[in-house]
Amino acid sequence: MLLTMSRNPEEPVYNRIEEARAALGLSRQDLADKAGVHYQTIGYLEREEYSPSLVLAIRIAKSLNQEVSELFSLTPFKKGK
Amino acid sequence: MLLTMSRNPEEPVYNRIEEARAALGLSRQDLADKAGVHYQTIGYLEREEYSPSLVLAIRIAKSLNQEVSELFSLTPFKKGK
DNA sequence: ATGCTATGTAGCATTAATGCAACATCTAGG
DNA sequence: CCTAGATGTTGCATTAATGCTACATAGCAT
Repeated sequence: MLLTMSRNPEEPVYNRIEEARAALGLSRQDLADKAGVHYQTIGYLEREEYSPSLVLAIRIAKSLNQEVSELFSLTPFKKGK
Repeated sequence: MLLTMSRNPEEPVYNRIEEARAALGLSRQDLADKAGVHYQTIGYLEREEYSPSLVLAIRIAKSLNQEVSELFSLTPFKKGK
């Protein structure tokens, strides 16, 4: 079906995907491949245009060798970890 | 819009919501209230008919005083914690 | 300049997650 | 027995998450 769309949900989730990814020297495409998603999806998440499903969050955390709770939070992260 | 529907996704996530909830003596309605969702949603999750969003997973974990990783997993849990 | 890679933006299609209502069942109490 | 509470089931509406395509831009090579 067609239909309206999304982008910018009501419930944001803060994350440090970009920092963690950069720390490993991975491109979005690289991370997307490891996590098994489209590279645009990583972009949307980094820009916090929407929040991931739990499965995706777990896969991304695993791909970045981090705990889900270290990577995602309902409250903003402080600067520099 | 109307449209087909869901129930039974391709990517299951195992969880111990029911055990943790029972351990605290909460009904589904109680937990749903704490997490701010419909009580049926808790039922679907416990029966693993679908997997939660990350925000919901975090809220439920918090409501049950557990870590997300203690409550949800991509691989099945062993018996008795 | 040309080209390549990484990234941002904008649609649109599809499917999953969630809300909600109605009803069935089962069990514990009285 | 009757009732209430908790849970399971079905159906449908709405919205978010994801895939994908196409295009724009910026930086860094050569």
